Amino acid sequence: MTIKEIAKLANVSLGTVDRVLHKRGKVSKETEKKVLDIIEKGNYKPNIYARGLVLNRSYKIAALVPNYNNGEYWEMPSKGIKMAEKNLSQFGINLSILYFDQNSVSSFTEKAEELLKLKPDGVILAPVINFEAVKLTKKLDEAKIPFSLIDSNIPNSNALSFIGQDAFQSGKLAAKLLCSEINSKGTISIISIKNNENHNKTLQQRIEGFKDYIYNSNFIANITLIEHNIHLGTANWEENLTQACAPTNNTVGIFVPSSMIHHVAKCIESNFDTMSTIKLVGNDLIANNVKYLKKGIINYLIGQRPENQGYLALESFYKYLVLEKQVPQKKYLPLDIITQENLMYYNDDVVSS
Amino acid sequence: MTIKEIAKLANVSLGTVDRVLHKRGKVSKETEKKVLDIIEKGNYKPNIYARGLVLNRSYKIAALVPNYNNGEYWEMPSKGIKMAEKNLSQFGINLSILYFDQNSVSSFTEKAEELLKLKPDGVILAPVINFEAVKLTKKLDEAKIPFSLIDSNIPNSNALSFIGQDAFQSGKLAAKLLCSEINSKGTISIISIKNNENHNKTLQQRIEGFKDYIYNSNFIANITLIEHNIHLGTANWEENLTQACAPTNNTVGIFVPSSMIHHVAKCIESNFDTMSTIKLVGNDLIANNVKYLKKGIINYLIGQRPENQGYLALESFYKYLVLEKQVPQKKYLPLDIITQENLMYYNDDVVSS
DNA sequence: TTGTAGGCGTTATCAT
DNA sequence: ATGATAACGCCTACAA
Repeated sequence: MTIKEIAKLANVSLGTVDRVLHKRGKVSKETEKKVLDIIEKGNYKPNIYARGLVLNRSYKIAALVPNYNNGEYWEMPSKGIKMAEKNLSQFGINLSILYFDQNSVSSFTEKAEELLKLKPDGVILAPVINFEAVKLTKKLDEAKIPFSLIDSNIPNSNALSFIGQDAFQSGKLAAKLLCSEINSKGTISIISIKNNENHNKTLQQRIEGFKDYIYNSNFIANITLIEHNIHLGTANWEENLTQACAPTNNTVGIFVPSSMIHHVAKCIESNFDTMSTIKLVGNDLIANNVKYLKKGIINYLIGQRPENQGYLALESFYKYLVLEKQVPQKKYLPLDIITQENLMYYNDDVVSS
Repeated sequence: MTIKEIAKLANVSLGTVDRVLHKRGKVSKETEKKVLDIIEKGNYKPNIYARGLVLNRSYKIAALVPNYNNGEYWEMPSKGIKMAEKNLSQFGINLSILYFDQNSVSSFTEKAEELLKLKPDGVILAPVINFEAVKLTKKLDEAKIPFSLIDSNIPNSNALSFIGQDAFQSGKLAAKLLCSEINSKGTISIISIKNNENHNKTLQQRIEGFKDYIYNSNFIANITLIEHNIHLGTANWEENLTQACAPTNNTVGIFVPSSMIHHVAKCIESNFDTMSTIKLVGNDLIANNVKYLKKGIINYLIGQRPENQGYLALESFYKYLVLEKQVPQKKYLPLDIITQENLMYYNDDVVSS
């Protein structure tokens, strides 16, 4: 069913049908009703090709995400965003990615300024520097630019959508997996490894989830929990890490709530004679972690599909702006449990390659 | 960059550019080269809206999959296929689903006939009745109708794409998970529960993978493996199942290579005093299995994203026929490890809802 | 071998 | 309040 057909059936012109469809007024009640009836009965759906052709709209989406070196976590969301752009550019979605330095607030504010100057039609934001991100969302609200959040959420923001993970639950899952590997009494060490001083809500929530599981399980009778903080690059951080890996001589497990568990794995590898029985659970399928998972030093990794997060974020703008569909306001991606035996099919698990 | 622009730059007409683009010949080498150069440099991409509008093609895709009752495995691939149709119908993809009875060869051949009469532009096939499916693929080849396979593969067929799982690896993973839960010597029972007599290659491969893991691990010293076959609905099948659940009085684990592990779980629940310590690992996130996973009677389920399989199968035809892109010839979906702690975010894990 | 014109369905503008 | 018409970019048929 086309507009032409509707017009013929209603004995009116294309223009009139168009005015009805787009509620532009200047149509008598009478004819409006007649046209609407026909549209209803005929189950009219606009031809998106014709629509796309004549409107010839294109949308500028700007993404503001942390920069990265090869193999680091933030490479993956970026990869997903770029892949989505490859598929969606022909539908009028144009992307600019801006990278900021997680360790530098000024870098963030600079890039945020730059982003606003672009006057984008939509923004993808990774609010890892929480306080500054909040300021940006306020400005975006004022400018009426819709934005999506990835990785972590800003509660009570009016983001178009949030795409990320449930960090608390991720921690619980980590605890469950670690406990399933441990058969004896001993100490579990929670090591937060970070490369900056920012307060990281995700890490905190994972740790809380981890403890929640332990304290509410039977394991707590046999387990002592110890927490450590390591700042990469500070003086003696490597010695401190080695200390943290085996704080007691009956350390049975280590949990690292960031993507940095490969540092622990490396440490264990170099002290293999004394540390080989320690079980390791961490997060994220980055190359360095995968290496130690394959070697059997890391027992489980928990994945949160970061590429998908990026992909879905851009795709949701396509759906919202181009297809004018509704998009889910909140999307938690599954927490994938990765081990040697199922690793191979996650490594190339990207949406619609 | 448009065809018009190319034509102007090359000092030729639209028609000539078009002939070059579509290799219709009747263009002098000279002008062809000139035009191709400009296309190359300008990175010309056809406007898909204009293209879609003028071609106004629509494609009929027919899917031939097993029928199902609510909550059964085959509901999920169908769900995925239907969801894809919802998103893709406006792009000219039309779907007909035909359902056959897995227990009836004649039902399959009938529906296969019906399918061929539809003269579809593409076929999605679940080759669970392997021998008959092969015959159908031959006919499709003759009719030059491209087909995609889901769930299980037909090696050496020239399917457009296969979308499914690595069943052998799935079995290995099941063994790994089961062993991680078991801390003492004992018997592991592999119970094949089926509702038909068909030879099921997937089950067989899962069992082989399972054994492969056990026999090549340290566990084999402590584990005795026993295999059972249960046919639902045959005389005494429930007693037989109860027998199979605890073939010895030190049964420590059970693996069910089909989606039927809920029958075992139910059996264990009714004999909880004697069987509560038995660990269970099975396949597929169907409602009945999920119920027992939540109760803690099933320890792990392995998922293979059946909705995704269906979704991707239809989407691959969209990409192939509408967008004229290449599609991957083989796609193994990840083997998801599901436990109480990460279940919630898998239950609504469907692509692009 | 090359060029031209008409039309796909929708939108928006201009004339009535 | 309504109708006619041009334009979007591409494809095809036909004319030169």
